[in-house]
Amino acid sequence: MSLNLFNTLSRSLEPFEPLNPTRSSVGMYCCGPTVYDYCHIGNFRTFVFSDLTRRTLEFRGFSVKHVMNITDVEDKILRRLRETDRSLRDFTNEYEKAFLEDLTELNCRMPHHLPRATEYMPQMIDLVAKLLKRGIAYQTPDGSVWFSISNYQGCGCRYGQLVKLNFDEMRPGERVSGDEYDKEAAADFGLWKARVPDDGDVFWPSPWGDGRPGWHLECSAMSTALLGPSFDLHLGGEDLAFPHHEDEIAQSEGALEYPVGQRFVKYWLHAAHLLVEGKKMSKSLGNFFTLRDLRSKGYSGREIRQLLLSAHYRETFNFTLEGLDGARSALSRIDECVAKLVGLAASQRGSPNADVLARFTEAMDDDLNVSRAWSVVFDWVRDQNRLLATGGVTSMKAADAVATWNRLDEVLGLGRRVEDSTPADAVALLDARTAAKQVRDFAHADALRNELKAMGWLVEDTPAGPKLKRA
RNA sequence: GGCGGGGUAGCCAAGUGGUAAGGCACGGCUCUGCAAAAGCUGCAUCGUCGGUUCGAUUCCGACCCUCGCCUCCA
Repeated sequence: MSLNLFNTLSRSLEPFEPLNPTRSSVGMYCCGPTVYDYCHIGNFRTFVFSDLTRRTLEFRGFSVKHVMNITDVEDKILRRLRETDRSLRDFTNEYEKAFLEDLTELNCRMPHHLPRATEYMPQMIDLVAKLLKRGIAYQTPDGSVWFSISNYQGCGCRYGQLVKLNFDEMRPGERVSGDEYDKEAAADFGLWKARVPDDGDVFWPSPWGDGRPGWHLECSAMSTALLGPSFDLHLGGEDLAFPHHEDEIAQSEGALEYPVGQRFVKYWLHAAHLLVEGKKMSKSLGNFFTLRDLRSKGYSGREIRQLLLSAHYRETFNFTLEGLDGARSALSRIDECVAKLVGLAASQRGSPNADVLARFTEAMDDDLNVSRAWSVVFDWVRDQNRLLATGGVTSMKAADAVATWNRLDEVLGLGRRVEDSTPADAVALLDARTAAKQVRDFAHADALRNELKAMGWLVEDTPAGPKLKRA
């Protein structure tokens, strides 16, 4: 059994066979954020999906080189920048830093490279030069450079690999402003945007005059710079398939002149969008959540991660606060179980249960079928709880179970619940309650328990004695 | 208008040509001084209508509803 992934290029499930058959290095590129604001929960669905893909590959024994770009020059950034007196770098740094903090909060493994668009100008300019040289790009009088789709097709290349396109049937959206520039065809896209007064001091010199790169260009330049002209996986949200990824293919395959049979990217993976309360997220509907918004409501990164991982990545995900509460309960069930096992295992080291791992692996092999994987996890939790309830767990068995969980968690990335240290006054109240219980003064014991509850601590009487738990 | 996803219990969500995983919520029971945690247990015929079949939620057709993309967008 091998890992099967749904490749947007073929619109079908394909066994994952890396370009480098030794498995020693799998190249994976994921489109990262445009750093002009805090990322929202929808963005993080895609990033958590990328993390899940990477973790699954690593779990399967592949060595992954993970690259995620940081778009730090782009229309939206410039628009925001104009409202401030800050420098581009100063402005984008703030949101880049916040983004990385959020990724960490969600327990995502940090990409090995986080290239910034502004640091790859020479590579982008080189790519444009190659396209101009091949006649696939053209310059307009204002100094902008455009990608010519018809010339690209004239070179025997195919435009429309990820999405079936029928330009005759396409209804140009209102966003195609005809007056924007004087490009030759509506579908042509910008490679280099000539400097305009609104750009302020955000511009770079180029053989075609001062300007800045078009949005798609950075991903072609940075991915091939860091992963080579061809690499294994390219991921992103489904909305990026067209035009962003399609244009990346066009730029790369147009400029790099691959030998027959070689391509820019072997597997394209796209995550479906997330809705909030059944509707597309929007600020006007008030259903727009950043990770920070949810954190301030008291939810932890791992609870949010648990929720984002509850559905298959190709299905539209409906995010609700009710669902988040459900994820919290589900995670707590796992946490309780793992904490008990860890306590019993003490410092013993065990080995994972092969059968559980096999069923879990089989589920993940099925195009990252997390829902199926969860059923394996929760069946395992129930089995462990059953054994725990009957006192049938020796420290050795507990150690094996902990090893099993640790292995599964390499993919899930939930980690362990952090046990807060209990303040001395809470411990004192707990001791007083225990004393009251011993003399069967339950009224007093319950009063003390309520007092603790008001302080945010729950009392749990266990066979090993009373314990305090964060409410 | 073109293209592409979905419709499975109160909610989330797998899945299969032979009467439907798992989680949350809810009810009952056990344990407990009472709780909590945990265990046991209860809770669905799979959008509608046809067709194929011994048998369909799963295949085919039609229809209804819903979401997304069509050059800002994870």
